[in-house]
Amino acid sequence: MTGTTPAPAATEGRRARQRRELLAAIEAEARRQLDDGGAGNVSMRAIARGVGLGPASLYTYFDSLDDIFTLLLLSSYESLATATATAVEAFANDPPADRALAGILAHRRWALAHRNEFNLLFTDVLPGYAAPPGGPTVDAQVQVFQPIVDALTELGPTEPDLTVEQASIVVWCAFHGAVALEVNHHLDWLDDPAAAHETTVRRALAGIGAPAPAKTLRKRFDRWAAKS
Amino acid sequence: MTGTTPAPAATEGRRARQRRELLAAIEAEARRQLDDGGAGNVSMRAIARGVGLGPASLYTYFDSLDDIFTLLLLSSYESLATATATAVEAFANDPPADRALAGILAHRRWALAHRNEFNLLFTDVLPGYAAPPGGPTVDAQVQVFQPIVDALTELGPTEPDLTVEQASIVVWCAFHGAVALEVNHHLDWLDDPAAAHETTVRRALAGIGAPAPAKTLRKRFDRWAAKS
DNA sequence: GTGATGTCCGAACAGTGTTCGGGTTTCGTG
DNA sequence: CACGAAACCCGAACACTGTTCGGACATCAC
Repeated sequence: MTGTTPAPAATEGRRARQRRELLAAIEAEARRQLDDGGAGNVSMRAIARGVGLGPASLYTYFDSLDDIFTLLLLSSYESLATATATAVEAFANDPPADRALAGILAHRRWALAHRNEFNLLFTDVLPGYAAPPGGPTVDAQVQVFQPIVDALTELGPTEPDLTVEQASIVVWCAFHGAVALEVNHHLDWLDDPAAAHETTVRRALAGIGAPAPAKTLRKRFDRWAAKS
Repeated sequence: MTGTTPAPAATEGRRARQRRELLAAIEAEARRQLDDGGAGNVSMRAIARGVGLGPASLYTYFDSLDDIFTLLLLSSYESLATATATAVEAFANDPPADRALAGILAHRRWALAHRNEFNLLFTDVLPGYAAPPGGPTVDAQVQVFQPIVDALTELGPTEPDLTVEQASIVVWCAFHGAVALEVNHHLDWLDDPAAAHETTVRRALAGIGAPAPAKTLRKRFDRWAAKS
């Protein structure tokens, strides 16, 4: 689940294996610090302590703390992307709108299980961080919602004056807003945040003229998610 | 526009005036650092330098950096609240749905003009920050959207199986998501982000069964906002 | 074997939040 | 007015941060 770890080569020297294992350990340690404490809690020296190195040694593997954040960014993107893609695939035999809802439910599930990663992905939490110019973080953003957009695309234009792109953005804004608010504890006063999320998404789908997904879909999704 | 500065008392000693002015200068300096560089850029020592004090002297006025963030939080809440309230009032003679849209447009306008404040308000960007327990930040959150919620309340239940609270949350999630994405540069690839925002909000209003606001409302809002 | 490369470390510089002790200025009150 | 209390300000210090530098050691390709 490290995401960017290359497959171990057939013939691997001692040095190469150590390097691969150490890179994985660094990423794991960085993610651990991100999970409890947020992006501001990730520190070069603490990572070095965590993996049993001196502070200077980390610069053998990463040029700066920003590089570590780039790694976390990429692997978080990939983690989220596989989460939604897996869910959409699991409901491959259901109508497009149902598949889209399944992906959106998976999106919420992932976000609540990875609150700090979610904020790292979608809001600028780092003071001077700039994504590497030709870097892969840009592509990653596009691909994260591809399964959901695909499902909406399959619906085709639902209303005359609404392109598929527009419809996708409307739905994206709705479920992103719902999840962003919940992740950051702005919906703690609700009795049933999951129901609020579902209502928001269903109304957004209704707002773009999409057919209503099956009423039992959330229950089916929860059962599917429980055993996976 | 400092927000929490008490009105100057009728009879004010020299000490009191200096304290008041210095508090305002501290807040202004802190906000300046927040505006360029985000929350991670706000630092005790830099503020002290900015107002011409030693680092230790700041602790005469604030117990910690968290206290300064609490001040920024409160005054940002108030700034946003007055922005939306003023807009809703400016369209007091229009139908409820139009007033709600006006407030939502003002919300976007404020967010784009205060990107880092927006993120400070709505996402957890501080490592260990916890709002003061009985503190006023909780009340502030509720009051920020009061004008918009009031307008939606005036509409009454638009659909049988949808309470006003549910409808408010649906709309809130939609426009919060749209603005949050745009503020954090996730919609930079769009030709017309403002149009996407309006589309998202209008579709959300349609999704809860609200009457469509006037098509000219955004143009009217822009004109009103330009001269205020 | 030998030279190049990769790895690791200790020390250092500049920056951060915060605390402490002491000196100075202002204020309320006797 | 005088005096004590309170407020204010500061320099130094501690522990932490990212990052760089110089040197020591191990591994690898040839």
